[in-house]
Amino acid sequence: LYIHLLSIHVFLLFIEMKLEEQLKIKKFTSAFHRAALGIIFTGNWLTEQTNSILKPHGLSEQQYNVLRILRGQHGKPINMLSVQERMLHPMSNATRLVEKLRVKGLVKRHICEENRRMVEIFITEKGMKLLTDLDVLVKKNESAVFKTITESEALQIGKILDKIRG
Amino acid sequence: LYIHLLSIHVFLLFIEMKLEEQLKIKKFTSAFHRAALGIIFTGNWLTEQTNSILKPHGLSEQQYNVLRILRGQHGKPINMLSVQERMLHPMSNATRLVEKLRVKGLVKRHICEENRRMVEIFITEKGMKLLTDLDVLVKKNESAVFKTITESEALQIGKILDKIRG
DNA sequence: TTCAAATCATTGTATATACATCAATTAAAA
DNA sequence: TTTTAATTGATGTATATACAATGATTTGAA
Repeated sequence: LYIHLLSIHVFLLFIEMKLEEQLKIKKFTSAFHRAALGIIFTGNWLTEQTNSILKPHGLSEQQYNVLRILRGQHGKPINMLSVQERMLHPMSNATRLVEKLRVKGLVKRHICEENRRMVEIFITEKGMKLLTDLDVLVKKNESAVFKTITESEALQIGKILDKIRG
Repeated sequence: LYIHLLSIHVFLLFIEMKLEEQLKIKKFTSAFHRAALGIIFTGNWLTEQTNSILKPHGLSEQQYNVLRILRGQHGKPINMLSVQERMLHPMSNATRLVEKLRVKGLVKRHICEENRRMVEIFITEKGMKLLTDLDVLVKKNESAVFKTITESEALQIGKILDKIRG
């Protein structure tokens, strides 16, 4: 889908809008622009919040992502390539991220004997414990968020975003 | 708004969902989760596209952002702090970004005489030309995007995202 | 079997980012 | 006035990211 250039466009219209607001000028030309800028801006906003919340726990968002991926394996091994495919930024370096988690004792890894090119990665008890602790914080804040929009609105957004991504 | 931890949560539920799909297990517990993950994922997806499209033109997304901010000034000067406030990643370094644009001849800067602490930044003709060229690409792709969702759907998303951000 | 290609992970490098600190200038207070 | 604080940018540094290149292993074809 050729949404990319438009996304830049609308986002930057939004940047410019901050000025426009000051000047009391309305420049938005379409509902679509508003929607696209909202998606990008809200997504970035959520991500920025993410980092500051994980930091006290010594995790980057990406490291947290990887831990969740590993937990989602329910004990089954997963290799670097599969981790990378499921990461937020697919171009990131799974090897180095996993190594950082290993140094913290949150994951363990060993070479797969059936195919020695692959590395099997697991979450440790310590990693599970950390995720469990974070889950508590998540649940705690979840209720606050649910108040901002209705279930019906959430459903609408989910469906429409699926359509956008095609 | 305390949406942040939830946002991580739902995004990672989404990551785990890839596995779940394979296992044919449905684990999503609420429409809100789906919506939040959709926002984050779609936003990241749009941003990733952005970078690859601007690269052939020698611009990063942030550099493009700054150029658009400058164009939005319509000739009025703007200083580093104001640029920084309007940037996508407010923690980024406006000084270094502007310097890169200056080296490319896309912007010019000089010390403000009324307040010598400030630097006044302007877009050059060359910068305007580049943005104009990019606008062509934007318009070209805009029509393709408009086909994926209806105006009504775009309106819905915009409104709901505003509610989420509060 | 042997060699070429494909797969999977690691390493190297340039740039980007987050964040802290420093320097210069201006504003405010003593 | 002199000193202190606040504002604005620039710089330093550690980490993160994008992306290319390399190394090791396996697969497949000649």
